[in-house]
Amino acid sequence: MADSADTPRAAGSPAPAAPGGPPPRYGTRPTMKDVAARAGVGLKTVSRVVNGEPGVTPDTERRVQEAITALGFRRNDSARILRKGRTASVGLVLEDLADPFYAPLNRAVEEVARRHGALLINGSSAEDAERERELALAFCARRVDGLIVIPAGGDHRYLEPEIAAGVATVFVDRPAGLIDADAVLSDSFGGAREGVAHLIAHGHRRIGFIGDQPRIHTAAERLRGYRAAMADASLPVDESWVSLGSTAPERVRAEAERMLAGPRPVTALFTGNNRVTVTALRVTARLPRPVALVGFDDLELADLLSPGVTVVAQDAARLGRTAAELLFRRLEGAGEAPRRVELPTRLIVRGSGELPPAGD
Amino acid sequence: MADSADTPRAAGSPAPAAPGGPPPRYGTRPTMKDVAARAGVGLKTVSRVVNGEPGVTPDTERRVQEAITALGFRRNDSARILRKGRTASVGLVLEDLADPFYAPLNRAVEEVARRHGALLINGSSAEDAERERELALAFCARRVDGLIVIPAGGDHRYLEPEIAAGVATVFVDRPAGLIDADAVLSDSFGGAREGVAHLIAHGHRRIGFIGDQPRIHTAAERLRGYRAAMADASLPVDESWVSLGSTAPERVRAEAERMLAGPRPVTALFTGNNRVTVTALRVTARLPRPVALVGFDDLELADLLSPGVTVVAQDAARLGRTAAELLFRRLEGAGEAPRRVELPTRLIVRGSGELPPAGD
DNA sequence: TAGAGCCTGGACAACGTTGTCAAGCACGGC
DNA sequence: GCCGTGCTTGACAACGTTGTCCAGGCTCTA
Repeated sequence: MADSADTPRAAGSPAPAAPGGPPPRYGTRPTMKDVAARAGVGLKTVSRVVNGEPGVTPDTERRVQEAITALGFRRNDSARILRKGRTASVGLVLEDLADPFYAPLNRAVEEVARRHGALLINGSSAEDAERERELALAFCARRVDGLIVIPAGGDHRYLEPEIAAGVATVFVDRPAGLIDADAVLSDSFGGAREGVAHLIAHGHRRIGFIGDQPRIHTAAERLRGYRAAMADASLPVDESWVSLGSTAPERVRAEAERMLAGPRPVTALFTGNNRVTVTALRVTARLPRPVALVGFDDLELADLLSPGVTVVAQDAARLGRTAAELLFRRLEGAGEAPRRVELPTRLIVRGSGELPPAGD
Repeated sequence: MADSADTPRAAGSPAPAAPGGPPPRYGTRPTMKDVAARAGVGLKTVSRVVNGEPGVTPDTERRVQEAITALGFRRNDSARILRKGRTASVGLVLEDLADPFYAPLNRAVEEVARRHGALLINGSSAEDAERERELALAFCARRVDGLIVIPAGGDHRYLEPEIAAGVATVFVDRPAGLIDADAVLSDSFGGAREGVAHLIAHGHRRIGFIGDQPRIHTAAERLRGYRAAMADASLPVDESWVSLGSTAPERVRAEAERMLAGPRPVTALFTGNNRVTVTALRVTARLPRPVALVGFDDLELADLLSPGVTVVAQDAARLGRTAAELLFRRLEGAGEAPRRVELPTRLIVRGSGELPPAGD
């Protein structure tokens, strides 16, 4: 009846007054009901076709498919999610989407999610605990199946109800604060210790350490690695050689210049992450003679500088991949106790770490 | 009432019968109904509290809040979205989340979305048209309010029903194929022309061009810019100096080596994007004498190489910001015809582009 | 003191989908 | 000729939220 198949697209029936009073609907799109009406079949049959369920005759299926294309129908996944419970999506809270260190991690997580048929929602905390919280909880409200978090804050008890409710949660790069949860980390302590030991092996005694804010776990661990390496070699540490704080270029620049000046300057620098390393390199490049430097995190083009930059590299993609795989294993029901996975770092020798002490 | 608020967390509280009687539901999350029962109020009142709507006495509000915390309730946004029609989320399809060029773009989009209270869903097309399509349509099924796409494919007619249904759509970095839609681009043609002219001004006559696949709009435009600059100076172009194709290091390396060898090698290279530039730099770094080079896209550390790398820089963050702002303007109802915004590029002179021709 | 108005709270019907269940039908075996 | 069997199909009730609308109870005024 009146199924004249010439309605060009007209998704929503214009009938304005339903008894319950429809709320103002913005993009009215065709629904399965519209498709069913047009194809002259039942609602459930459309659902079956859309989901590739068996039990539909080729002829019926064709009619439905035609109606779908004609109307430009696309299944509303919000409704589907509501009905099914699972969303096939994971949330990733990281520190800065634009940071070259986190970008490959992001990509690796996406890749694993894709293999599992899940979409990725993400956001940057900008190293702000409150924003991390907002993001993570917003993702939970969207009912992500799982959550991967690079912690900015130090207290993750706010996630307890979510985890209890079944949101698989894995922390990456830094451990969770005040709750027991899965975590995938790099060996910051061991990596820094190895990097600093490398400088010591090349004759350095006065080594500066510039790192991120001390409340950040990796920064603290790397400093601990620095101290361990110095202690291993029985070298004293003058506290003026150690500087933790913001990685803003101005601060790093000032600290590097301070350490490299004066009557007894440091002869080498160990820099605590990629952002610090870049700024430190800009400082040392201006000096009359090169300064030995080892940085945590690899840098693109590090091999092309002269000397090449010796770094302690983490495998960011592997961090992400490992975390995501752990997450999906949890989702598939692995109910063991929370695990902490620690991935090794790798010292990449390129020249800057092998320079001898300058005027010593 | 036995509202003792001492239930530690217990999402599905095992206590079967509180006076209002929270239904003992296992494996599920508490809903507004549960909260209402526990607080001894109606469903809509809970909704009002959760959404900060007026018309609730402080006392009632407190009771509801207590129930919310006690049960660990979190609003189910899928249901909310289903009811309200708007999802407060935008989808971003880019080429590679891990590419240092796209990461800031991603971040900029996120930032604008955040300012508008929207979440960001994203994915990498890996330069594969089919995957771009899958992602974009999956986002549409999630009923994103808007879509930002860095096209991989050349035919976007598949998005027509979505756009007609009200999904605001903006293309970035490259224009849409076969449909009329908003696009935010960099001036690839002008940028390349300027970069190549710069080399010509420094005495080069034989200049190689290595770029991305010719089907990619930016690659084609940059090649066009190269040819225009050569034509402007009345210089002939030997087709062996031009190479478009995959940006895989092996190919780029081979092409660069080929162009720089032989009896009449090119004396300078213009590289079509950041990935090509990096590989080309690795090749030229091994040569006995430096080769003049200008690259499209800026690189981190480009200033620290010697010589510094002269580049034609695009402002990726600005691309993202502009696109996202345009998107939200559309969402707020700006119904003008699709626009094409073109952002200028900037030549950053650092040394590599000013080297004179070698053995000419 | 009664009537009018305001404020709070709750019942109910959507939103678009999927799971359950039963009806309708053709076919084949006894 | 009858009934069971297998298949396709559709009616209906959820899922958890929000918009509408109405019922009380309260205050304020005449």
